[in-house]
Amino acid sequence: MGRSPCCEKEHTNKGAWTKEEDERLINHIKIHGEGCWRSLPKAAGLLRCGKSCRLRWINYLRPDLKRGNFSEEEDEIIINLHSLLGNKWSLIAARLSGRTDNEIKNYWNTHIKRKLYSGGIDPQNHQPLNASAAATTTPTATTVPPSNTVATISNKKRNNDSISNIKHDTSNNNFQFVNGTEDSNCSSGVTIEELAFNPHNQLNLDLSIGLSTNQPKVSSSTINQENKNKKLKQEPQILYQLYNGNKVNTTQQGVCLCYGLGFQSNNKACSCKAMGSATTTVTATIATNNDMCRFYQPMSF
DNA sequence: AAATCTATCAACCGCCGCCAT
DNA sequence: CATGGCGGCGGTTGATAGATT
Repeated sequence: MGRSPCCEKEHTNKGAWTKEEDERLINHIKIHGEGCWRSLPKAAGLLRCGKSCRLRWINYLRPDLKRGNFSEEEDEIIINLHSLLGNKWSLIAARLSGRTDNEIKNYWNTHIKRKLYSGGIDPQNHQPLNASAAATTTPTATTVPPSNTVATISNKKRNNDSISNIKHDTSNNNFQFVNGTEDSNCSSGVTIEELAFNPHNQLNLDLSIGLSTNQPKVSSSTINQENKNKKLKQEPQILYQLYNGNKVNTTQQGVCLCYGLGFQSNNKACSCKAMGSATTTVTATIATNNDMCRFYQPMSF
């Protein structure tokens, strides 16, 4: 035998809450605190389902809620956390004080999605729209894992244990990936906190093309897209890897296409080690900083 | 001024894991 | 151990306000 039902649905109100209902709910929680949503409606004199009371309190009546527009910094944090966690609104909300999962979800669907689209980014996978389209159509490319590897892993389970692979160090309030979730080929050892909460992080749409095997650490972020386009346009017959402005001919070797998605953090370099053989068609890996690294076989122009 | 369209967001719905019975 | 309710979550809906025609 299980429990008895939480409420008699035929005797409950639905729709918008009245001021009186709000006051009853607030007063009850002020006196008795949160908890036992099942018995709360009756105790508070409300003709509402316990679930409805909980939702009303959490999303609207809670005194610690932050009202008003989202700041630019909050935008960035949400985008960054979404790139790491996917549609885990409760987890994202837990890292934004005063914001609810519902609020963030709505804000994502109404504002941020559009913002990302207008910036040429697919909000689902945080990849450039062109790149994600090309990845599915390029005949030379084999199956490529999704860019949001962590989110994909997390979405296999729905509850909080979905981020059990993220270790929280309370001494410095940092979050770090633990066993298995950090890709063995591309690793930059960056933490979620570094990614999401560093105010200096900027939306990173950088694209670099070049060698990957045993290469020196390079920063792609110092080369802006305009300059890269310019260089590639001027010298289309040769693929160059760009090391802070210095170029290396890569046409005789494998090519690592690395594009950073999400936020830049301290100019993290691609450390892709996937390039074992130039005969490899495509090896796709992902770093924890959400940079995508893909290896393409040698091309001739 | 009225009709229509669009954007926003509060609230509902249904699912899932946990756990009381 | 099996059952089924609770709490929590993400997806979706629908009411409303504001913008546009």
